[in-house]
Amino acid sequence: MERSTRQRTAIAQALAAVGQPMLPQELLLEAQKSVPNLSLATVYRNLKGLIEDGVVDVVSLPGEATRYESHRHHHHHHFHCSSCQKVFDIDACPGDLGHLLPPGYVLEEHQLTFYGRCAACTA
Amino acid sequence: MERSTRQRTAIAQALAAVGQPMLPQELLLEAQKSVPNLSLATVYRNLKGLIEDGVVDVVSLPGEATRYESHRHHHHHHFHCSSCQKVFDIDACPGDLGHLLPPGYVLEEHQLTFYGRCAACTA
DNA sequence: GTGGATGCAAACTCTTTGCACCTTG
DNA sequence: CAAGGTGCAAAGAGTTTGCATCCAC
Repeated sequence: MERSTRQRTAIAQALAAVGQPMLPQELLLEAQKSVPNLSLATVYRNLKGLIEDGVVDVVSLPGEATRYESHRHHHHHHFHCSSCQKVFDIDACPGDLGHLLPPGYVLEEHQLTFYGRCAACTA
Repeated sequence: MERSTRQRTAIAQALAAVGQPMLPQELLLEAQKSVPNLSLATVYRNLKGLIEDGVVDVVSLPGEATRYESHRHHHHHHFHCSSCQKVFDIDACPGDLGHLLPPGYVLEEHQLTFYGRCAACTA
């Protein structure tokens, strides 16, 4: 399957260390602390592999560039801070939402995005 | 402010006629029925103006290219059909969601996206 | 008639891919 | 040592912008 390279390790560890959804560019900078001449193309290639292995999840929020985070076991949502622009995990969910749909629609999944100010920016 | 051109009219009418969120490319094809050599750049430029005027709303769903729809007066959400790939408006909302956030977070807005099969594709 | 709008093509951003070289197993 | 991974640069998709021309007011 996938070989264990310094690059792949650095990328997975950077994501795990930060513990928040990250942009490929941010991830590149973070991972370059261990592998200085890491390239952005390699970040993208490894992310793809890590996602297939279930180690990394894609976080795509409306109107935002795609971010990536270490895989979480629980269903969760995201909060986008309008001040610092960072994205935070929210481990809560309103639950069954199927009743909001018109008759005939079949609900398979849902995604909720919150916008506002994070705790750090509010303080 | 904004001049009333054949292009602008065609774009606004195409959007209103379809009554669903549309991709710029889809909108181009639809509006070209009235203005044959309409260009994609003009579609983008007019969308920007129509949005500023409050006539058109941006619909950006996670992992999807940005769509546009005629302005709706009510807060609403969107349903993305996994079969026909179209996007539908959902005029319902679970309501107050602030209690789902950790202490210190201030909620300003939220966006809910439903995924599944629309009524037409389920039938 | 004049300034804003249009069409075309080039520029930009984000992501992917081709290719020669390097590294893991 | 061979297969797969890497870095760099070029190629793609979606969107924006520069510029000469055109048209609404």
